[in-house]
Amino acid sequence: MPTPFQKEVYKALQKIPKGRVTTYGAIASYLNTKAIRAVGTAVGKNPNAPDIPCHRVVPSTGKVGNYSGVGGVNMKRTLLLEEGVAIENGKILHFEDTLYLFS
DNA sequence: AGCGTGACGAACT
DNA sequence: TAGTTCGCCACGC
Repeated sequence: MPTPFQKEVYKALQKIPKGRVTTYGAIASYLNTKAIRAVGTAVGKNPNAPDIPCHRVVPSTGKVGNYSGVGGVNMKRTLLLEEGVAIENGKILHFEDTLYLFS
């Protein structure tokens, strides 16, 4: 049973186009909140939903971040690579170019 | 109502 | 440059 907050987060995640990624900060800004922790918590709590491309969310540091799904960050990396996101040694290449901001 | 936890971020040492 | 600390808000106990 997702909370309203998580619902907003998930909705935002589904807006991310294929081959692009977004940051927790961008989501927080989109939701008009400063609690990046809350966003990360919300996303991390329901990684089981296949309808949510949670693997397209990365920290602002340009690294892959974390992943609670099966396979962990390794799977996350693979998924992003399959979508056309270049990753090297756990960090995203051309991060600013790959980054997607909500309109 | 209070405390601890968390897929983060920025500042500090 | 790397490691540590504090802060942010939502959620469960």
